[in-house]
Amino acid sequence: METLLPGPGPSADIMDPLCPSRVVFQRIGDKWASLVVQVLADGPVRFSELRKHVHVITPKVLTQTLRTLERDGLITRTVFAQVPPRVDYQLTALGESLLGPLTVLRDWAESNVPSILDARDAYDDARDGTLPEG
Amino acid sequence: METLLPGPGPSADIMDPLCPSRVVFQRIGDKWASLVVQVLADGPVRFSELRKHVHVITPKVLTQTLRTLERDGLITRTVFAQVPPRVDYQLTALGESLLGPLTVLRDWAESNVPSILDARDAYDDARDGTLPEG
DNA sequence: CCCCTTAGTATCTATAGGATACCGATGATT
DNA sequence: AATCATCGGTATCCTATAGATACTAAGGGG
Repeated sequence: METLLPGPGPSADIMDPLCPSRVVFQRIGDKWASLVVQVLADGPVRFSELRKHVHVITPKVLTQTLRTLERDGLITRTVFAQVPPRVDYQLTALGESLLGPLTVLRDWAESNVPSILDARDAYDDARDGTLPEG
Repeated sequence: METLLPGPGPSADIMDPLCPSRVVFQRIGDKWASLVVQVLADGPVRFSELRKHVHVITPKVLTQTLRTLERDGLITRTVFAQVPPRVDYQLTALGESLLGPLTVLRDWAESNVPSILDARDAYDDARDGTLPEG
């Protein structure tokens, strides 16, 4: 039932609600965090630019997301002593290491959109009365 | 600023809130959906078993999650005419195709737990007054 | 003096998630 | 025969999170 790996993190178990790996896993799955990370893939981006690229996120939620990513060591926050203010957000090495896994997931999502939309149509049709069978 | 891939899904853009790929991507990132899919990796599982394996999910939320996965064509729901009732949930081919990407992410999460916990400690220390610098 | 910019906060509301209780059907138990 | 246990959910209530919107601070320029 369980696969014990000899390498790194053999005791980590996503299914255990007390295991930090679950928290980490769900952080990645956060509605906005993974999008923010991907926007930062090409280098530092400032707050206002993030708002434009990750539409349509509200400033409050973007701030929350960035704080959490910073706290988890995935991004850094650099404040420039300017007016108007400038704050750059940038991936750390840890954050960059997440890009690969995220890309795999993103590719899956984008290439399977048609299948999923078809399934939805079929599902909705089946409960709209115009069901082809039954 | 944007990378257009020649392969599958060149028009899908996760950053576009109107693009279905974003919805799909965020569905994967759902707090429970990805855990459920991984529990179903080894074959059909019934409702009560899912509740045990994906702890600690409430029945209402598990039902919602399963309905959504079913609607999106990732799992099937099989009702057996028994008492007490038995309902099996099982991955479709589409659902199985998601296991690979999810495993990549899970491995990343489980192997990077220490780094993230360290970052959190450092972050929290820095705002507890006992900051080592400044 | 007022307006422009940026990077957020403050406040309020809407929606989703979570805790708990309950239901329907039936076989086993008492 | 009445009761209990099982299973797959619903119904109800409450809270936590997300979202919408307005506002602030700190200057520079007109």
